[in-house]
Amino acid sequence: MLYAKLQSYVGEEFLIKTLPTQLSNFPSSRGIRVMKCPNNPLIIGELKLQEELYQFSIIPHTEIQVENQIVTKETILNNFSRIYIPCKECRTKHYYTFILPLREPLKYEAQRAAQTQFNRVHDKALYSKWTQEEKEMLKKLILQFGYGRWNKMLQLKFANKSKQEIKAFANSLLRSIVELLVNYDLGAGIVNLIEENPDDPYIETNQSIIQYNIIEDWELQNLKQKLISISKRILMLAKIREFIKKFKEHQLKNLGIKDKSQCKMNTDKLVKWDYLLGFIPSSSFYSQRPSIWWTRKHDSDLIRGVYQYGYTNHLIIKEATDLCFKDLSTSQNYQEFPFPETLNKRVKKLVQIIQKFDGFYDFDNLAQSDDEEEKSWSIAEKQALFNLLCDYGVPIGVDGRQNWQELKDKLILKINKFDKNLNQLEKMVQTIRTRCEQMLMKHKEREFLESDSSDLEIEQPPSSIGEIREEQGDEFQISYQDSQKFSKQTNMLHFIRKNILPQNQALYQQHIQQVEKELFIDIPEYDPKSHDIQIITTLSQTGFNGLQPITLSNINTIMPTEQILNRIEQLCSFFKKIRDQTNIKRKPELKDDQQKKIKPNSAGGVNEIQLPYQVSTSLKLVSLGKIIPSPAYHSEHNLFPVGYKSIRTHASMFTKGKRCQYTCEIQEGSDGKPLFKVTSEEDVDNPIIKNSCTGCWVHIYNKINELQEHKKSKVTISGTDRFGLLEANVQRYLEELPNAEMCSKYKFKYRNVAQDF
DNA sequence: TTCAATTAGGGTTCGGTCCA
DNA sequence: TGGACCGAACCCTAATTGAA
Repeated sequence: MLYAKLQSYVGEEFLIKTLPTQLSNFPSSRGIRVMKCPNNPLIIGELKLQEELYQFSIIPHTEIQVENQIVTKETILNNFSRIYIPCKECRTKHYYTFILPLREPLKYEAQRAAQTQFNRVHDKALYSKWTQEEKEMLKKLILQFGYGRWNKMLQLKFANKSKQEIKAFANSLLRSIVELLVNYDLGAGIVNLIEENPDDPYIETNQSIIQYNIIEDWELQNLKQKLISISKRILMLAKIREFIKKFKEHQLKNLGIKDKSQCKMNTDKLVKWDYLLGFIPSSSFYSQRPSIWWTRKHDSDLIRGVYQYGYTNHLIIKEATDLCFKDLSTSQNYQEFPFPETLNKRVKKLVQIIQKFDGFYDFDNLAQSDDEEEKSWSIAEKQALFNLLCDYGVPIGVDGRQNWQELKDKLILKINKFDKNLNQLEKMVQTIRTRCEQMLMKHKEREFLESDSSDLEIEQPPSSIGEIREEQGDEFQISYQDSQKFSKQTNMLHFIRKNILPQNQALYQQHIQQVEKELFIDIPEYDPKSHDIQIITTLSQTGFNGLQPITLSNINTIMPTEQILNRIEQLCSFFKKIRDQTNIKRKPELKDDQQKKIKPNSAGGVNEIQLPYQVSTSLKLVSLGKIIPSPAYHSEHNLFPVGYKSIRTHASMFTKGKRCQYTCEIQEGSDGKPLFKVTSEEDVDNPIIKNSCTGCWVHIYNKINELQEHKKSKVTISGTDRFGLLEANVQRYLEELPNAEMCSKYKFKYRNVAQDF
């Protein structure tokens, strides 16, 4: 099966699927829908494939022209051929470009060919054995565990089935998905997953079943819109399966076990899962962590959890005894379990990271933690940062995000020459956090082993708990006690700032009566309503080290530091419990109704583009200009037509926070090179004229940067992007301009120019 | 060799759509 | 109505290319 795509010049797309692969099988009755015009119900064309050259010829039912020639049976359509379909009802011309599949569909095609070759026969006997419910269950399991987890499925739901029949039905499901998918790449990916032997039982797909007039099987018709995400998920789970499999094999090989069957023990217990993601550099994990305390250990347990307990089964993963998440709910460090959607996102992100290694996982090679980056920090700097974090935590800004600038400002007060940027700071904070987590984890493991060192031999020198030190060969060391303190205090501050103080202490106000009832304090006239907030706010502002005894408002009682800390700890664990119980959902952001998108004008062909043309919310194309076929007026990637004009809405150079319009123009320069001119609506008398588009915008960005409180040391910007020259639609139009084909350096993206000569 | 220009690609946010 | 998901848009940055 092949997919081809008809695309009009204004971006409408029509997908054609189910192209027959063999001419002899081409049924004369099966037409392919080419387009739909609002006045004319249908215009039908039939397409057939010429051998395997991916060239198509078209047999017209109506008068169809290609490149202004009437189509005959011999006409060969090439990539980007222009098809003209006249419509008697409409006055507008319909132009379509025929875009052939870009990738070689090797394996995909081979699969289909193999099916025909094996001449598979629908196993009616087996087919009737399965109920509709069982098929639905299989679908669910595949979406949770992925294709190929037959043992898991046998164990969970299909004790009375055989692996082979499960596989046969799973194959049928996957094939059905592919039949309905319009996305070629996804379809190919799914087909490549299918494992099938010639003598396996075979169940027909949906489409064929419909022909036999049998009931609709997988109820995919109702899921059409979800098909893309379903197939993406199946592919993702397959990736995880492959990854875990390779890891297990590698681990067992190291243990000298070549064949699983040789070992009667449960091999899972021998695998050291901690090394699962060990080969990936820490820097890959930094962004988008689900929570402040999230570390590599959580990442690898998340992947393992998904494999073991299924995708989206977060509650089970959270409680699972063999994963590290169960510790979160029991420990008193105010750590919240992330929302399901955050975890799903993380899983996807991790698979993306794993995928980059393309199957070459160097499990032996443990990535150094932060390598060069960490070396650039002096020990004194790291120590200062560590102390600051223990004391003050990471501040939270008004927007609810971590405020790294504030942390940096505070750090500068402690270190004279501090030259790191915010990104480096954030990474180092995470490094320190990871190290502390590792230390706590090691400690816990050792405690566990000392109490239960019976059956497994562990080659680790005995040592007393208090003396565990970092073993990374670094002079900056964090002791177990420091790690404990760090973890407790930073988490506490984070919890207070994130959950108790924001939104006018909403969470606190909601439960004030419960606080009064349940939390006792040994101070007469202590009023939780005002005094609790007073001490919590003070701690958040001063940090732990600067905390002094507080004079409680209105009652003039001095509360000693120790008692303050006890009370705050009490409050935090109280609210931690409340939070866990209520599982507060995120509020949706307010929607801005005014921001309505202006869709590109979809009528007419390229020559009839209606200017001005709103390309995106912040860019309007006013004029395309004229191509000058001189090398100075184009590059490999861009065309710079003289007279090109666009209007970009962007931050003002003069007023902070305001946006204004900039007119971008390309003019003919005196020295045979183009001039780039940007005029701000706030200063029309002084346009910025440079000999590169980036030059103009660097000037503007510098001005804007000067207005900011926290200035960047250097601005970087893509001028072609700001001019709109990188926009796909704009490029498409520019490529169609007269003389464009004479720009020798330019590589065309949308138009097949070689054909023009 | 250095610095600026340019490009590709990643991260984040937001709107739209479907569905329970 | 909210959750889940996708994709467009926007912004930023690392890497590459090109010119001085």
